[in-house]
This record gives sequence, C-alpha cells and structure tokens, in this order.
Amino acid sequence: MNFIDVIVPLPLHNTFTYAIDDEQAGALRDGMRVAVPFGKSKVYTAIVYRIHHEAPKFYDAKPIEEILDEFPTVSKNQLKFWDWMSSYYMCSLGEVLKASLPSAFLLESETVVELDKTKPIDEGTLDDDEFLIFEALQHKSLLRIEEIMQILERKGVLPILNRMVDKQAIIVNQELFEQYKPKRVRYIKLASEYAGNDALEGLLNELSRAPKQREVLMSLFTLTSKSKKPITVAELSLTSKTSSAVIKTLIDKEILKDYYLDQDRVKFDGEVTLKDITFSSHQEKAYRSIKEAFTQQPVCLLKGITSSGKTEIYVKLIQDAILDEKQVLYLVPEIALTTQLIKRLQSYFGEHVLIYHSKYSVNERVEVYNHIKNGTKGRIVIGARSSIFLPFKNLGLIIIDESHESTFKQYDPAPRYNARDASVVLANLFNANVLMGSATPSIESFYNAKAGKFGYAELNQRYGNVLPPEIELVNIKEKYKKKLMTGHFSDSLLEEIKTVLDTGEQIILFQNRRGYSPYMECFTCGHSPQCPNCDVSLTFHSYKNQLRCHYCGFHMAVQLDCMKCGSNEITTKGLGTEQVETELKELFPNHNIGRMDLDTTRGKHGYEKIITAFENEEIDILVGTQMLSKGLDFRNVALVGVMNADSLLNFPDFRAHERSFQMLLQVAGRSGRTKKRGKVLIQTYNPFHQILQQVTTNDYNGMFKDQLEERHHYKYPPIYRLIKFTFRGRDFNTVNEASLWFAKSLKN
DNA sequence: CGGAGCTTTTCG
DNA sequence: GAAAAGCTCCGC
Repeated sequence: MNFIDVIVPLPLHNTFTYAIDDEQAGALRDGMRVAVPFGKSKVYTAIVYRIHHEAPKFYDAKPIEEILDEFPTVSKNQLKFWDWMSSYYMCSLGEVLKASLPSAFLLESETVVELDKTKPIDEGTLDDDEFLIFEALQHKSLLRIEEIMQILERKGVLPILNRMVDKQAIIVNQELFEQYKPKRVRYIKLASEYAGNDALEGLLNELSRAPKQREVLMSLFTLTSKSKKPITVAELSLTSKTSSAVIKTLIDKEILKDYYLDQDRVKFDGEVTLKDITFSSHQEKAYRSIKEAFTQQPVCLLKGITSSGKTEIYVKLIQDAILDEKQVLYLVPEIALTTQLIKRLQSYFGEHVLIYHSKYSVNERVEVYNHIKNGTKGRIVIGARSSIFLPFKNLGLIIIDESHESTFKQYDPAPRYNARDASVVLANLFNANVLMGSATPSIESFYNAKAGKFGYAELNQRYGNVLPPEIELVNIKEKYKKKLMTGHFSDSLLEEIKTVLDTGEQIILFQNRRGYSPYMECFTCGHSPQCPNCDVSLTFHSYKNQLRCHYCGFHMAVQLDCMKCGSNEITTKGLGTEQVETELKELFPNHNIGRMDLDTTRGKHGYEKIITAFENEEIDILVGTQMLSKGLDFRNVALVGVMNADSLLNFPDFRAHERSFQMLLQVAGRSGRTKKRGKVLIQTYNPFHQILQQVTTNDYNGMFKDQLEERHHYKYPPIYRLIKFTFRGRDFNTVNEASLWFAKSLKN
C-alpha cells in the first residue's frame, strides 16, 4: 500500500496521512497539490509532503479526492524552507503554506444550496428562516453559505439547512471553484479559404459595394504585412476606424475568423534604455569590497548614507548575477512606495523585472509564481516580504533595500517572520549571496557585521559630492516660554519656511501621527474616549468630525459632551498631520499645501497622485507621516521640518530610540538631494536628548555604541533573545491567573 | 431529563 | 478553521 503525508492549509501542527493507489503513486511527487476530504464535509487543497509505505497504526487512511497538478507546485527547496520557518517561528506548516502560495492555488470546497425539484413542497411546513431561503432560491438557483448568512443576518445556518434537507426542500452540494483565470484576448485572421491571391481578388470584388468591409480587409493586410505578430480585434477596429459590428459581419460571412489566445498579465512594453554604469571612485571601492566580502561570507551589509548611489551598486551586482544565469530577489519594505525604483530597474533590465506583493491581483500573482518556477520569464523579482516564498530555481542574489525597515517583519497572522532574517536562510539553500543595504542599519545587522558574521562595506559620500543636510534642533519648550510659537510652529521654523518659499523651492514637514490630534480629553474629569475593541485612545479626525481607532478602524461621531461626566468642556491633545495642514493653510494662504498619510493615499493611485503633484511642483509644502521617509527622490526640496521629535522618542518599545534615529535621518535625507546643501529643523522639548544630538552629527557609531550598551543592560536583542507569549481568553481573571502561573513556572 | 449555550476536541 | 462532541447550567 502507498500513503502520502500532506500539509493542509490550516493552523494544525501535524501532517495528515492519506491512502493512494498504485496509479496515483506513479503520478505523485513531493510538492504537488492534491484535493483531500478533511473532516465530515470539507475538501481542501493540500501539499504532498512525503510519499511512503507506512500504514498509520490507529486509523484507516482515507483516499485522496484527486491530484491537482501535473508537476510540483512547491519545490524541494521551498519545502525545506517551510520546515525551517515553521520550527523557527513556532507555527504550523499549514500556516506557512497559506502565506506562501497565491490563494488561487488553494481551491477550497464550498457548500452550495439548490432547490430540490423532485417533488413539490408544502410551503406551510417551513418556518420563517426556512421560508426566506426557499424564497431566495426562486430568484437565484445556487446559493453559497455566505449568501445565506447574509439573507438571514446570522451565523450558524447549517442546522436550518439540515432541517430543510430532511423536508426535501433543498439539496446541498460541495463545489470546488477554480480561481485562476487566464486573461484571454480575441485575435483575428483571414479565413484559410481566402489564402491564395486569386481568391483574394475575387473577394475584394465581391465586396465592392461594401466599402466599410473592404476598408477592414485592407487594414488587416497592412497590419499583417507590417509585422508577423497576430492581430487583435481591438487593433483592427482601431486602425480601420470601423466599429466592431462591421468586423462581426465579416466573421459571420466566414471571411474572417476570430480566435482566442491566453495573454500574459505580466508584461513590459517600455524600452531598455540604459546599459553601462559609471561608478564614482567611492562606489567602485564599495562594490569591490562587497565582492571581496562575498568570497568570505554569503551575507554582506552595505552602509551607505542617503543619496550616496547605492542603487547603481545594486544594478551592477544584479548584472553580474544575470550573467551567471541566476535569479535575483530584490526586497523592498513597501512596494507601493517604489514606483521610482521599478522604473529605474526596468530601464536597465526591461522585461527581466517582475513585481510581486500582496496587493497584486490573485491572477497576476499566479503568473509571476509560474514564471519564476519554470524560469520562463523574468530573472529579477522586486517584491515585498512575501516574495521570499516564490519558487526560485537558481537564486543567486538577494538584495534587501532599506534593510532596517520594520515592515520586513510580519506581525499577524502567523508565520510571524522577518523577511530580512529569513532571506539569509533562503539564500543558504541556494548557496546564494545576500546584500543588506541601509543608511542606518538595524542594531542587529550592524552587530552581526561587527562580530564578523556578515561582511561589511561602506559608502560615505553623497553622489556628486553634495554635502549632507545641515540639521538643527529647535527647543520648543523655550519658545513657548518666550511666546515665540504660532500654533505648533516655532519662529525659527516659520522663518525658514518663508525663505525657502521665496526662492521657489519645496518643503517637507514631518509629523508621525495622522488625524487631527491623537486624543480628546475631558477638561473636568480627564476621561478620553477609548476604542471598545483595542484598548487605545481614539484619534480625532476633524475632516469627517469623527473619532477613529488606528488599529481596528472603528469609528464614531464626535460627542459634544464628555461620555463619562457629561461636561461639555472637551479639549484635544497632541498633534496630527491634519492639524499641521490646517495651521499651515492659515499661515500661508497663497501657497499650495499637500498632505500624505494613510488617509489621503487610500485608493489605487492616491499615493502616486500626491507624489506626481509634488514632483511637478504643484505642491509647495507637503505634510506627511513616515511614508515620506521611504526611498523617495525629490529634486527641489530645500527644507525638511520635523514638527515634534518627542512623540517618536517616547514610544514604548525597546527599539524606539533606534527607530527615531533611523526615521529622523531618513526624513532629513529628503532635503537637498541635488546641488545645494539642504536644511533640516527638528522641533523638540528635549534638545539635549542623546539620540537627537547623534542625529544632528550623523553619529551612527555613537548611537550604536549607546544602544548596544542599553540592550546589554536590559537584556534585549541582539545580545539576548526574546519570545513573546500571548494569552487569550474570554474571562479576564482566568487569563490573568494563567499568565501569572505561567510566569512563575518559567522563573522556576 | 432535555435543550441551550458554551468549551474542547478532532480532523488522517 | 470548521464542525462535531462534550460539558455545564437551567428549567421543568
């Protein structure tokens, strides 16, 4: 007898054994998808993990439903990678599977309900809920469980359905829905009967009284003579300037023939415009030392200050890998923010560049996945953290851009992986190299480089020898005392803004908080409205006059009276981007002010619109959150203002200081990227804070030394390791007691 | 004793 | 993660 162990896409900690017959055993290989019955009524897509002959001792293995693949969907290396991930991040293989595959690969059975037409039903025997379902089925022949839950406005509809099956009112079926649909395009050609020259002439004569149809044929000839490529219907309609009705007549007359071809969603129409890279001497040196480092260790850290030209080095390394016939993975913190980078890489590598991230449509993701697996197209994947799960064949290089970014870490759901760390393991499976680039490397990476675990290279000159921006701290505590503040702006900041506006240059203002103000507080009793789900204060948004939770999206209208004591003296506290924008509009009514945060960049092109407007200098001052700090390249920014650095520093997290340093330097780097030296003003209550001092002098090494000492002292990574345990439960006391007991046991 | 409502276990 | 099995409580 033959058996297979499979991984089901559920958070379950073991694999499951199914029986297969000899024919199936001949066809199956590790990593293939199979449909298996699971539980009483469900069918899931599972991945073959192991094929063997050991019959399970305590139960009879069920047979599988069917084999879904001809070739493995998941490679051997992927399975090894999954094993590592599930053990290192303490989650099930099923959870890794779910994170790895585009959802279109995982068909799931769905219960569908139909009317039982075998015999008429007496409507009187149905209760209210049953009748509602019965009635809905008169309009729509098939209903899914989800639709029924909507109709009845409740969960747990299965008992009702079971009763109806007993009454022979309905039939219940399981259906598998194929989710991937290739994109099909309609093409047109001349019917084969008219292929010869004689037949053609006769045909044109025949159509002498139908000028439009003749026109269409003539257009088709010119198109086919111009290129050998197949002609689409849309193309023909456009060049002949006729409607599709005329073409349809010709098809009906069987003069033309239409046919369909699957079309790739992943394609690149632009041109490859760039080839050679010219390095500055500093870049050349850095490139050499990276190459040198790769001969010693697989991983290398590149510390290069903002606009020092790291990208050129990446491009050169990619070229090297491609000459070696290898694949390259280019990881970025957030794909939405990298249109500039994608364009740049495409201008070097054209259609070799593929893009992969979770906001890509399901169909597009399947196509990229298959291209990478089969090596059919694309050598370079630019992707967010999830692209480490792609089925690489011969990976040669992983580049991690802005490798200090926290977005590489996935928090929820499991697997809670860090793509930066997982990349090292992935690269190891292929004997590939990893290059981590950053202006402000994470403490962990720099620590590894210092300890000799990673190679190390540096780039300390800005490209074209532009000086790094001049950073100045503004003590707003003192400014408030001396009454030099207008709203949240100090006189120094306003002064600088005016000067820059006069020269026609642009300004970026940074406030890492969206909304109008972080919370509302009652003047009388001190109560501030909390989110009912998340235990955090609600943020006031003045635009919609709402209170919103930034964690779960909960929102409610603003109450005029305090919800606790009824007092009507409610004040707002703290500062958000919306308020900065409002104040600016009052201060500079004759200038255009833009805002970029999660609220203004919703929608597919929201982000691009703001960026383009700013690039085209339609916006003079841009207010925004940390989104501004990521990899954007604006030419004309002369001033960057940080509204309040303290909110960053006071964040309750052991990495808060490291993050503040990174973020402030990243934002500062937006200033003066060409020619002139830029200026940065940081407003703070606490100008003597060590981190802020280190930011002004760009003292990464000092920051690293201090932070490492602190980590050592308080037992934090990278010196120590952390595991976070979460306890969940309905009853507060139970959870409380359980966690206390657990903590006590751990101490023992 | 039976059912409702909830928690725990099982799934191969 | 979903569904079945098991458990507790309550009213009769």
